[in-house]
Parts: sequence; C-alpha cells; structure tokens
Amino acid sequence: MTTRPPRPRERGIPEATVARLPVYLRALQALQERGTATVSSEGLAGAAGVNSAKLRKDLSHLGSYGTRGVGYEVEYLIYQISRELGLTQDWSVAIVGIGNLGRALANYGGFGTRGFRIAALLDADPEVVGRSVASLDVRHIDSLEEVVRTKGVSIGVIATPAGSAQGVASRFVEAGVTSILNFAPVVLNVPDGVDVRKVDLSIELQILAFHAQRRADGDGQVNRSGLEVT
Amino acid sequence: MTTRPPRPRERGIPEATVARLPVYLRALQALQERGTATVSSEGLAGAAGVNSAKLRKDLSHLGSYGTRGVGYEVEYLIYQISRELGLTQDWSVAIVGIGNLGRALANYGGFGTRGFRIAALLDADPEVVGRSVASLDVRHIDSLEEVVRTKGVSIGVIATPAGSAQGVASRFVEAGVTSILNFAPVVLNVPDGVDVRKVDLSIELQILAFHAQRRADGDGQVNRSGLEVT
DNA sequence: CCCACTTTGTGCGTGCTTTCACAAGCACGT
DNA sequence: ACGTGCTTGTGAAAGCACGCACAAAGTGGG
Repeated sequence: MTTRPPRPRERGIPEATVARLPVYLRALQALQERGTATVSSEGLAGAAGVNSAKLRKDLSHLGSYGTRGVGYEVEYLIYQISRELGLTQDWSVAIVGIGNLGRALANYGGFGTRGFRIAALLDADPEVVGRSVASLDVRHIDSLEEVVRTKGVSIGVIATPAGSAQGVASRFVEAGVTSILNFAPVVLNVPDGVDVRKVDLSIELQILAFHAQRRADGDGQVNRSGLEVT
Repeated sequence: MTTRPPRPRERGIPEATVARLPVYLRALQALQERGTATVSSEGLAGAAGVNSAKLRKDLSHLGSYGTRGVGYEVEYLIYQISRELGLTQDWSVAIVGIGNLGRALANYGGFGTRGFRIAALLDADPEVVGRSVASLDVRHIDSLEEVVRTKGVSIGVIATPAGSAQGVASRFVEAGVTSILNFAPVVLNVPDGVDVRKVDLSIELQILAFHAQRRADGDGQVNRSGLEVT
C-alpha cells in the first residue's frame, strides 16, 4: 500500500453491473423457454426492467457479444453471463437454522438457478436435529466444521435467530467459508476477505414505509406525474 | 412537467441514506437494551458497520440531533429515525402466497420492528385456504380487494410462485396498494407511483458466487491484504 | 456492389455517493 | 472565566453510476 497501485483493473466489472447480471440472466432464460433465439438490447432491457443504454453498457463489460443490426443471441449470452457469474461450476451451500425460514430456503426447489447445491442443513435444537427436511437429514451445529470440510461448502447461509448469527458466522469463517448470506437481522462482523450479503425483511418494509409516508405527506393534488419514487 | 420544477427539495433525504436508516435504528435499539444512553458517531458507526463520516452525514439529513463533544442520545435518536421512517404510525400488511416462504414470513414474530401489522394472509390453493397460520385464517385470493378495503392494507407482500406474481401485483395496484414487497423471482410491471422492492435469494447467491470466483481466480499468492471485495 | 436501415458499443455530461479533513461547538476541570 | 479536549456537522474533492446521443458495424434488398 504505497500511494495506491495504478489499479490493475484485472477485469473490473462495476458492482452495480454485477448486481444486475442475474436479472438479465433470468430474463434471458425466460426468453429461451419461449423459443426466442435472438433479442435486441431494447427487448431484453424491457424484460429486465432497465434502460436499454444501461443494459448495453453492462454487457459491454463482459465483452462484445452482440451483433450490430441484429441483437444478442440468447443462448450464447446466457452462457457468457453464467460463466462470468461463476455458475458453470458447482457451489456447495450449507444452511444453518432450520426454523420456518430455513425450511423455506431448503425447499426452494431448483435453488434459483442451477449451480447451487444444498450440501447440508444444520441446527442447534435437538428437537429439529435428525429430522428430514427437503430430503436431507438435519445435522447438529457442532458438526459444522466437519460438514464444511467433507462437503466442500463454499457458501454459508445463516437463517438463525439474531442472537446466534454472529457465532455461526465466526465458525463459518474459521472453517474457511468466505461467502456468507445472512438472513438474521444483525450486522455481522467478519475479517477482510470474507464477503457477506444481507437479506432483511424488516429493512425492506421500513424503506417502503418511508416512501409511502412521503407520498402521503405532500399529497395535495400536485405530482400526479409519477416521478417521485426513485 | 414543464421544464422541471425547481425541485422543492421538500425534505430531500438521499435514497442511499434511507436504506441505511433502518440499520442505524436496529443498532440503536440494541444499544438501548444494553442500557447505553449516549453514543458517538464512531461507536454507532461501528455497530452499524459503516464509516463514521457517512453516518454523520446521513444523520445530518434528518436534522442536528447530536451534541458536539458528547455524541447522540440513544433514545432521542431512535425516536427521530422512527418518525422519519414512518414507524410511528401503523402499517397494515397483507401476505399473498402461503407456501413455505409465506408461512415463514407470517410467523416472523415481532415483524421486524413494531409498526407493521399483518392484516391478512391470502392464497389460491383450496388446500391452504381456511387453515390457520400464525393465528390468522388464510383467506382466498379472490377476497383480495375486499381485504385491502376493509383492513386498510397499505403494503402488499408477494410470496407466490413466479408465474402468479404479476397478476397479484396488478390486483394490489388496482385495489389501491402502492407499496409492494416482492419475493417472487420476476420483474414486476407496475404503473408510476407504485413502489416495488424485491428480495431475491438466487440473485444474492449469484452475486456471492461471482465474488468467490473472482477471489479464486487471481489467487496466486498476491493480495493477502483483504481489500479486493468491495 | 452499393445503399438504406437497424442496432450495438461508447464518449461525454450530469448528478449522486462516499470520504477526507477541519472549523465550530459543547462539556468539564481548574 | 477560561482553556483543553473531544465530537459533531459540513465544505470540497474524488469516484461511481446513469442516460443521451451518435459513430461504427453489421444486414438485407435492389
């Protein structure tokens, strides 16, 4: 860390773009199932709910995969995005906390897209351990380290109560897991190099409430033009 | 829509700030339970997992609620943020789609923070309709409009399969609901003025996979410094 | 072979976000 | 009263993200 290296820009895909690639991927898969072979940026952007210029710029970060005057070949683009996102390899996922939410996640068939495999379900409650959920035996949390090792878990999902989440996260990290998806309503503390993403129902509701209140407040008769919600 | 009104800047809180306020709120509530009466921006920022300068600027958008040399009074700040987010009033929520996820949401006790009340559960499956989930009778989706009217529903939660989500969203909108939280993996099409937020497990997993792959790729022996994941 | 048409890829201006760095302000001890 | 020490609130700079608008590049018809 001298004065800041010139930023190698190995293959710098902007974070905002990365967050949209899965949306494009899903839209493309829907198109493919409908038998569409080729799609324009305009068409795909519509299906994905974004501006077409933004879509083109996003895709341009992956390479030049379109044909001017024609558009993008659906199948080829699906492959390219999948590869970029790392979906051409298999990711082994462990879910900790088999309560209502954990069960819902375990049963979430297809698990989004192919590429993710649920390797294990873990819980601390003796009442739950040993039960079978989504054709998997729930194992005791004490075997977390062993499970991570033997099943090659690379992504940990935390669906425990808030109080247990940090402990589980630390054990995941200790066991070598560097990607964590956290559903518990707490801020996790992890070392650099570990990637945590958070999914939080109540935060989303609160943001909705904020905008709803805003709309209700200044709602004389003005702003019937829509644009207020960003 | 003339040439763009001078932007009244009624009370312009940046979107990025709004998204963080719920996090601050939760951190503050945790501090309060631990008996802390006062906290510095540094301390609160630590608990919320953000930079202290950012926290101060965020809070400065609400007003000048701190005391220099001391910090912020926990209780007072909780009240101010709650008020800003609209949590001092009650929001009535309806959940559509009482599958695994819907049940998990319905049972999510406390429903995040106070301020949100589950007013109704709806489903299309005759097998599920009539059952009792989280001390509420599941009603048939056909009564959506009536439920919205009689229970004053202002936030709609969609936890249906992808195929049904758009239909439910349209009915919510038609019934006057302008805030929607969507758990189904589709892009919803709604008119201007309706606020949709999306929660999507598989997108989060894919983003994690992308970063994990990135880490694995350029992992010769360089970059042991952590900073690579943004 | 050339022309008209379509659609991509991108340079550029604009506005939002983040971060730094510091003056202003308050509490407290003397 | 006054100085010392800490912490807030905020200009200003740097970095990102978005969307327009257009040149470049390909297709297909004549």
